[in-house]
Amino acid sequence: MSRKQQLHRPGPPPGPPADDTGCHILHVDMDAFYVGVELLERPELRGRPVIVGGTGARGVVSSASYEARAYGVHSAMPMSRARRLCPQAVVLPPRHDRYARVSAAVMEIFRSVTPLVEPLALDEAFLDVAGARRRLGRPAEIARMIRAQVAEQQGLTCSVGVAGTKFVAKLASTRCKPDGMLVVPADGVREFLHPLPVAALWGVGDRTEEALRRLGLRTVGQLAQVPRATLQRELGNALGAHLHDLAWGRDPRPVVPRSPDKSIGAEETFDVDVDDPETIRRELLRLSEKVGARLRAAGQVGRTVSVKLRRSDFTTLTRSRTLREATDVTRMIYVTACELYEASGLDRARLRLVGVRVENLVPADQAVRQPALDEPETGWREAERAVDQVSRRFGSGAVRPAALVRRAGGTGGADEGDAR
DNA sequence: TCTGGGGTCCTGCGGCTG
DNA sequence: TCTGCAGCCGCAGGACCC
Repeated sequence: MSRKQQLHRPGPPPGPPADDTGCHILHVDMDAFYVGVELLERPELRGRPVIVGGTGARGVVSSASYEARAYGVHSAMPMSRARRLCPQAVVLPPRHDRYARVSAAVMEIFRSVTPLVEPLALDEAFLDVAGARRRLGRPAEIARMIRAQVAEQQGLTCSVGVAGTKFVAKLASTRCKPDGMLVVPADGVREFLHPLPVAALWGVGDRTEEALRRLGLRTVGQLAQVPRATLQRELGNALGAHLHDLAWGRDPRPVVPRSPDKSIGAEETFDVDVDDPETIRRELLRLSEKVGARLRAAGQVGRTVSVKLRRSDFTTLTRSRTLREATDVTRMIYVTACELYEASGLDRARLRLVGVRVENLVPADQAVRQPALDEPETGWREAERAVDQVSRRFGSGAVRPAALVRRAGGTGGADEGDAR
């Protein structure tokens, strides 16, 4: 459950069906998705508080069953706190491969309705059903059909919001959770939106909510009455205009089936803070490997390498460098990441997290390659592709950098010169 | 209470270039 | 040759989303 879903209130009482004319956008949100998938294999846990999340010293809740939520547990909450609130909860580690498989099957159900499916995450998607009306009926009927098919084929429940815009459809699905459906008619949008707290708006997190509170604005209706220019002055051009539009139910964004990734990254929080540069470099190597392999698997290359360093006091520093040409070579990513780390001045600081990310992605076959005078990549690219092949055949740990193997063996690491 | 990991987008600033 | 300006790009940080 997201922070926004904590804004959930019981939906309106059942009455005559709402008018869904013009409501061609559906937002489908799986209910407690990770927990739901786990319960398929562990039906004996049904009806009990179940939490899926990191079980390490610094884990957080990824998903909580509604029984656990009754104790105040919600996603993104530190696991230590969740266990205190609900000590009887069954805690399961996340299994993302499994969730991805079920998610793909659910998305296929959506695509059998319309090709205009925009996944937002593993457990939710927007559908534009304007073109499916003649074949499948009114939007509300299509929503009912989707819910029935997901339940029948996957054994999972979902909630569906039906509206004329993405934003209102999303709020509607949140409002009718779990296992519900809510239509917001075109002429009922303001009545639906204006009583909601400002935090319900997409783009209002803790900081913006606080800024709005300072302006005396608590509800969407109050925000809607503030001149657009005032919001832009207080919150910035883009956010001010965006929130003003949303408060009046204006959201022209279409449902876009798939937008290409703009970055690929990996990060890791240590169980205990680390101040040993050797350990940090080894982690940068492991993360660079992960990112490089994912880039190559996706057929993407990127020009900008960035590292993220979070100190023990939670302040975060990012450093990035744009390379002469785009790369998917682990070696190149790792060397750049190490240089950024060393130049950051944090090489003796206590760190709780390090991350590596490659940005400005383009398809590898469209990347411009410039033969470099000091060509550093020749040989590495080929070697890494060979490792990828071995990994696909024998598993991801079959071939590893020496530094990481030695780490597993419990002895010291290697410097960047002989790390691989 | 003590804060994961994967991302996107926006803003502000400084350097470069025409 | 110098200055001012606009536009672009790279970089850093922050907020937000699920």
